[in-house]
Amino acid sequence: MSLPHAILTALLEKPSSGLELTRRFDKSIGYFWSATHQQIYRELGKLERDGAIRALPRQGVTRGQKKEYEVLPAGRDELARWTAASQDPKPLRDTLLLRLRAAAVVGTAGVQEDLHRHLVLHQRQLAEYEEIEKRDFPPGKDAVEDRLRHVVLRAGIDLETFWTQWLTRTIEELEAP
Amino acid sequence: MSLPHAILTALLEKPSSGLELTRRFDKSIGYFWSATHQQIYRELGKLERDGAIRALPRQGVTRGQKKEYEVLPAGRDELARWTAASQDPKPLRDTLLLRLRAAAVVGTAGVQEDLHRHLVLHQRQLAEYEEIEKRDFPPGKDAVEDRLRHVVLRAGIDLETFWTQWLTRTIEELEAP
DNA sequence: CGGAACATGTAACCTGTTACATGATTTC
DNA sequence: GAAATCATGTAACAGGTTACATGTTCCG
Repeated sequence: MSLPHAILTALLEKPSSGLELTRRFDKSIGYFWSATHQQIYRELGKLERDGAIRALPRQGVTRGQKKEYEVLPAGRDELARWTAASQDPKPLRDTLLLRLRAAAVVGTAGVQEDLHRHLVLHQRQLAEYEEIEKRDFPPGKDAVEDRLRHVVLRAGIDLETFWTQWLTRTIEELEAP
Repeated sequence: MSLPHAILTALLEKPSSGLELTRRFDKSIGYFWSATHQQIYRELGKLERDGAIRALPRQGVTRGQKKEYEVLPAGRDELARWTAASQDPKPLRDTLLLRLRAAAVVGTAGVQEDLHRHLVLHQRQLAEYEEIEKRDFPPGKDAVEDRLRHVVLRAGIDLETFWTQWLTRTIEELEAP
């Protein structure tokens, strides 16, 4: 039950069409809540039926024509309610860790190469986040909204840092005699 | 497509019944791949139909009677194949981060209390993992299988460490003047 | 014998993924 | 006018969640 809220947040930040949202879910919002265009169109339909958002008046056909949405008061209220409600952290689910555990019973063939590959991917993501931090959060910006967006980015940076460190250490550990 | 492989791993570590598996998915394996008993029974049925596992002979009724499963060669082969195959890391999906981003548009009401609550939960989980490390991985155990299981536990410890640090810092940051 | 704990399952639903379909606009 | 790109969708399926159903064993 979070995709609708991710969409409401994105639309409040800036009214958009389905495709524009899809693009934004490949960056920004997508860094901590990813979604494909199929999911987004389906959810936009539901949100519109429920009166949480509305399409900006733009007479004409449905197919092939850009359709911009904006959030209605009911949608904003629902987002505020959801944001304030307490939620438990979700238990971890990670295939790489599962594969290492499986490797303890069926052998490490293939896993080690993938550790290297993941290390590179996480290093790249880390570099990208650090670039964004430098660009969007220069020292001195400290309105509450900026601080909130900054701590979220910080979580991304710290997580990628964790992965690169853990992977480096794990690769050494498994290659040791 | 990972639940069957999690179950195969668990069954190779030790043949078990559905309920025993459910219990083990609340600890151990469940620390990085959780599953409910409904999922487990459904998946056991599929794995048995596919010839990956079999129920140990135990004549009698089906309902209410314990049914132990063991992995067949086909199941072990499939697990080895899956473990060796390269897989991309899944993009992050975290509701707490999404809520903070939403809070930048609808206000921080309610979120701050939840940050405190999550901090306590992550501290508890961290303590539990450290307890397990002390108990199960005393210095000197270094067969490959032990090393593999140890690095997985290490990932859990490092992740919980990340969360506690990030939450502490974030709480300070948001409570600052 | 009645209730708690053990044990296995079914059904309905929601979310996410994959593959495909279709129309509109721009560009060469 | 053909191809690329923009833009919105449909359908089928896979996986996860929630609620419920049912039988067995143990213990007081």
